[in-house]
This record gives sequence, C-alpha cells and structure tokens, in this order.
Amino acid sequence: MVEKKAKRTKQSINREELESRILRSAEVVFAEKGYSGSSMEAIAVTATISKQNLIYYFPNKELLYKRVLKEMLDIWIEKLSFLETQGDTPEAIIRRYVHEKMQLSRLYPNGSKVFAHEIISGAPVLKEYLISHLKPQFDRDVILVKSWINKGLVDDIDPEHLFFTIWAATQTYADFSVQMEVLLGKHRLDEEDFERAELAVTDFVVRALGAKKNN
Amino acid sequence: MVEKKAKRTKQSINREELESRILRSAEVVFAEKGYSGSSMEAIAVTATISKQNLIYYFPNKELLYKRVLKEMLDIWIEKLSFLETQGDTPEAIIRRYVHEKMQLSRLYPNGSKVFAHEIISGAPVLKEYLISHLKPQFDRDVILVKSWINKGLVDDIDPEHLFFTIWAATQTYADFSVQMEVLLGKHRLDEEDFERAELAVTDFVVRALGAKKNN
DNA sequence: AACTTTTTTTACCATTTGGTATAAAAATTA
DNA sequence: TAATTTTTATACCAAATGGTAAAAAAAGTT
Repeated sequence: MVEKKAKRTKQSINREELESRILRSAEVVFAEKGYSGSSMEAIAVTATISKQNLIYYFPNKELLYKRVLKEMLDIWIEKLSFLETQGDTPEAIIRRYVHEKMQLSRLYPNGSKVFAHEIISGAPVLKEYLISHLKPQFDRDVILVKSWINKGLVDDIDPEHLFFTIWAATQTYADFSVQMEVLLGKHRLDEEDFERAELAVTDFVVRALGAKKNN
Repeated sequence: MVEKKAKRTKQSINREELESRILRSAEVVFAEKGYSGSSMEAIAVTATISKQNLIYYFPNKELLYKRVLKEMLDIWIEKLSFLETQGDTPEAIIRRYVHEKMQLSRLYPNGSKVFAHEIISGAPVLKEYLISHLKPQFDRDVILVKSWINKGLVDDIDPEHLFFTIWAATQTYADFSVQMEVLLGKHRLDEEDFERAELAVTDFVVRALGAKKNN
C-alpha cells in the first residue's frame, strides 16, 4: 500500500494547528463541565472561533468528546505498558510506573479530568473500551505481580487493590488539584509539589510492596 | 429559647420522607451527570413525582444541589474528625480513619460522586467551604502526624501527601467503582470486595507509616 | 487570475432547560 | 364538614441547546 504523502502546505499546517487547539479547548470545557454540561458554544468560545467553524471541523459534540477521550487513552496506553520492561526489578518497574502515571497527571490534567468525569458517570462511552483493552492488560499485570509474590520478591500484598491504590493516588493530583491547592495554601501546584508528591507516593507504594526502602 | 415541638402528623412524616426521597434521587442524578448536566425534570422522574411537585419542595436546582452537598459533608465531618480519639496509638487512629472513610465510600457512593464532580469541576460551590472548614482541620491533623514523627512513633513520611493518598485510595472505591467492576469481572462490588479493599488499603497505609504490620 | 479551502455571518429550527402562574384535585387535619 | 396541605395538570415563557442551511468573505494554492 502506497503512503499518500500529505503535502504540508501552510493550509494543512494551520488546519492541524487549529484542530489541536479545538481539542485542547474541548478538553478544558469537558474537564470542567463533563459531557452533558458542556456546550459546543462554550468550546467554540474557548477556542476563539465561531461555532460554525467548530462544527466545520467536528460535526457534532459526541464525536469531539470521543476524540478527546481517545487522545488521552492513546497517551496512557503508550506510557503505561507495565510488562514491557522485562529485565528490571519489581521496585524499578513500580518506580517507573508511578513516575509515568504521575507525569500524566501533571502534563495532562484536563484529559485526566475528562476521563474521571466519564468513569464517575458510569463510563457510558468508555465501558466497552475498558472491557476490551484495559482488562486484558490489567489481568496480565496482576499475574506479573503475583509471580513476584510467588518468587518472594515482594510481600504477599493484594495485586488488584495495589493497582487501584496506585491509580487513585496518582490520578488524584490531576482530578482533585483544587482541593490540594486550598489545603496547601497555594494558588497552583508547582513542580516542587509534584516532586514531593511523587516521592511520597513512590515511597508509600514501595513500602507497601515490602521492597527496599527509598535509598 | 423554647423548642417548638413539631407535631409528627402523618403529613409531616410523608413530607419528610418525600423530601429525603427527592434528595436521594437528586444525588443519583447529580452523581451521574454533575450539576450542569442534570435537569430538574430528570430528578423529578427519578423521584417519581411531577416536576411541579419537586419545585414545590425545592424551588430551584442550585438550592437542591447545595442541600445534597451539605448532607454529604455533614456526614463526612461527623465521621472524620481525626483528632477526637486522643488516647489511641497512631496505628489505631489510622486504622479507624481508613475504616470510616471506606465505609463512607461504601454507604454513600452517590454523595461521594457528587462531591468528586464538584471538586474536579473546580469546586465552584465548595471552594469557600474547603477554605473555611476543611483546611483548619487538615492543618490540625497534619500537626498531629508531625508530632507522631517527632516522637518516633511513625517513620518520617510526608503528612500532607499521606492524607491525599488515603483520601484518594478510599474515595476511588466510590468514584471509580465502574472501572473496578469491569476489571474484577463483576457486576457489582459486593461486601467481600469492600472487605478486601479495606484490608489492602489499611495494610498499605500502615506499612507506609512504618507502624506495626497488620497481624 | 482562477480555484480551492477555510472562516465568518446571518438566519433559522426543534428540543430542552429552569422556572412561573393558575387552578383544581386529592389527601390530611382539625 | 370545613380548612389546610400536598400533588398534579395544564399552559406558558425566555433562554440555551445541538445542530442545519446558505452564502459570501477571506485566505491560501496553483
């Protein structure tokens, strides 16, 4: 099959740029209001284009929403393939995993929030995806952790709930950032906060595993 | 001041019952759609009354929403006063705390979800409350944990992020229950799941503290 | 300069939204 | 039975919603 070499004209560049600006704007609006609470009008305003122009690019709200979700999931899948690094020790794998998950909360807070709204709402759009894509990966990862336990590399912890806790503890730095800002008395969580957070969460998880303590 | 003894007539009983049925219905709808995504119509249908009757009890959506949030917060405040139990050991206090928080996720999943939507959306309604009520309590609790550290009762962990992790790890059993159901291959999380979850989370936290291990 | 793509403008539309107004039926209480 | 409270029914409203339609201006390409 011959790859159609898409010419990168000024137009096509602008188009791609605007498309991603729209997606980022949609992300912001969906993150704040969830799907049903968001209007195409609001998304257009956020992207500073006309509603009609928005519709020119994304003919309806559902499609736009699914694109936003898909973008986020693609990034997650890419960063969070737990098994890939076969050679490493459990502690190294877990540390990298927590680190990656934390980065995603830091770099894509809005996508994370959109995802959170979607799941809390009962995952009407993503349920199928969870079943077909996430569960198989989850099952494999659980088996890996069980093998660690059997080999005596880590303590006899509960693998399923270990993952739930890791996800929750990292995800919360995106979803509940407002609460943390209030409690820490800050206007924004800065890099230092995220570093402390990552250190703390990593430390908790590594201790939970019964693997070597941090340093 | 003389307490007006409200006569508990059949009418007043029915009224109270219907009012709380409305609140529970509103909770369900808000939990699924968030504030902006929920309609009074949908709440009325869920409560199986007419929209007009709903408005008779709660003249507008915002008021209803605030009542639902307030109900949830009152319960939380009551159950989660960390400092109350002065006599106990750190481990006992933490165990009870995790237990209570877990119960709240189990018993009030919808209220928890409404709260989650609210915070993820930037806490437009609750921000003031977080500042005036939650932060002072948080500051006290952090100080308590620091005193534990200074006395050598627990390891030198990060108190702020310890709380963030505990909240996230427990809250997730309400908010992300759909995801867990899919991953555990269950239609509903049952009592056994919650027991396992509580055991696992408690164990993680106690290990993180460096307190005695679970049995 | 001719052509294509992008963007805006304007107008429109059916549906849903939160809510008001009124009246009357039904249930409860005194 | 009369008075009060609760509930529903019906009609209505302005605003917002997710679009459709058409056309023309603006920008970019050939």
